[in-house]
Amino acid sequence: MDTKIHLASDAPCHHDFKTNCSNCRLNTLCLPLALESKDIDALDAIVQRSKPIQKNEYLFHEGDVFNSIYAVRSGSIKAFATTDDGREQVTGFYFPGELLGMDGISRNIHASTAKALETSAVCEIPFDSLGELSAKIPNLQRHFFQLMSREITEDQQLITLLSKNSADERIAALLLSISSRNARRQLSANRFRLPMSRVDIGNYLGLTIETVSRVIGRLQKKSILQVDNKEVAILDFDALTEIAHTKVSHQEAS
Amino acid sequence: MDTKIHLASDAPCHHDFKTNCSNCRLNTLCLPLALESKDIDALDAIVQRSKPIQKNEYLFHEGDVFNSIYAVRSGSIKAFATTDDGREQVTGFYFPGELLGMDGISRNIHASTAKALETSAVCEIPFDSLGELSAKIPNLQRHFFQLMSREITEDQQLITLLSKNSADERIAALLLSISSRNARRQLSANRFRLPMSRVDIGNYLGLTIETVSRVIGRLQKKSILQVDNKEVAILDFDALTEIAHTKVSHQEAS
DNA sequence: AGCGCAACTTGACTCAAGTCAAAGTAATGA
DNA sequence: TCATTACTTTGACTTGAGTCAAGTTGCGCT
Repeated sequence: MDTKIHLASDAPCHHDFKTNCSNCRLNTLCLPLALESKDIDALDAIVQRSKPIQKNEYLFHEGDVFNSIYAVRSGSIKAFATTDDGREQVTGFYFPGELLGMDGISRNIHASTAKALETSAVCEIPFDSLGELSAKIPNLQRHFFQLMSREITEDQQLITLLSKNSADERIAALLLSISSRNARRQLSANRFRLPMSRVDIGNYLGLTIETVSRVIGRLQKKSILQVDNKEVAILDFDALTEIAHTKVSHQEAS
Repeated sequence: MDTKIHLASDAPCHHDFKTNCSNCRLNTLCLPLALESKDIDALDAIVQRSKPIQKNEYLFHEGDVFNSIYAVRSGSIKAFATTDDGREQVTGFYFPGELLGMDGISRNIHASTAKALETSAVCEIPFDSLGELSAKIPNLQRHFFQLMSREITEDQQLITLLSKNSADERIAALLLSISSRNARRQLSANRFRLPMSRVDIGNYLGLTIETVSRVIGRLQKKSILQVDNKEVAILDFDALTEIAHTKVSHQEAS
């Protein structure tokens, strides 16, 4: 099997020289999930690992020709779309083991812009190659369909959050989402650093930064959170979960 | 050229007995798009056409085992998800030529419930068969990836709408969306019947029925719309488009 | 036909979140 | 190190959409 990895050696990841899907510690979260060893090697052969991108650098821009999807290896990425009138809507935050760029498939043009929230490393997966490989490896095809479907269900959960929940509930839900994604990667579910600004949080959740700030203040006063700028500690997980699910009287579908 | 059009076919479609993908008048919108004739026949062989479902009947329920996706042939379907606390969120309205159920792929369980808004006919497409066929027909695989990706971008547009737009803008955007989907099917872009109730519209757009009603009233007073219960006439298309895109000062992503 | 329920409209009032304004803090770089 | 800028917090005030409460209209059903 080809183990020649094209690694951009100008970057500081000298400890990383043998990176491939087989030994990547994210391979239970990412595309290789459920693949056999030889199939992982085949996938590995089409994955391109480029040099890390710095904070505020772009992975791709809305309108760019779509060639690849990307898997986050380290760091974090935000994706946002620009509306007709020039405003931006943050559509997602992506952490290690998560895939982004799938919204570009439909028109062969990226539908959103991806920007690094901190220094990050990504794997680039050329979409044509992935399609060809999927046709040969049924598990890969199925898994990729599942990942796209998961993006759909997650977007629908965000739709519900925006449509039905108060500011407090939205913030609580976002914090819990980040917490559980940390846990998936064996990191602390209770203490973490938010890689995104208050502006990004507000934009993602459909709130102003003032409201974000006030809600966080409120949750601190209730001793549910302890927040020091971007460092968050969840002191009362149950209370936060409770808030995220609080009923609101609203219209139901008929 | 096939000129047989099935009109107002809410009755058992006896005239429809030879329906298949090749002669379906929706085949330029639906899955067969971009397939060669012999590939359409292969697709046709796995598609199941069942009897029409009546208004308020269900196509599938949230939590059901996922086996198939569905293409709307006539009528209209709404999809909705139930939140932890029992409320519902309408996640989409589906018209002829559109595919639904793709949110069930990720966990092999339907993530939403699909209910007929009126008497409707659907094609059921077993997902395992579609996967196998996709592996053999590259164009079909690619097209199905594109349809899933389109669902993602459409959900992201709804996210933006809910996050950034006023009640008037949301209603205008929904009406324009329905209008353009009508036009795609060679129906009038200016006069149509809304198949869904005000409750459904409000639920979908994150508004109460009272607000929906008031906005529609306002648009009528401005002579942009003429609405008689579910019958809508768009009198001033440009003004409606203008409203749908109105700027609102809000936070932008950094 | 007309009863009865469900869907829709309209008005008066309330409130959660937005806007505007002013400090206070952290980060960056010369 | 300080200066400049960007980000965050807090307070006072406003407002768009929700809530509550009647009505009105439409439609299915004996």
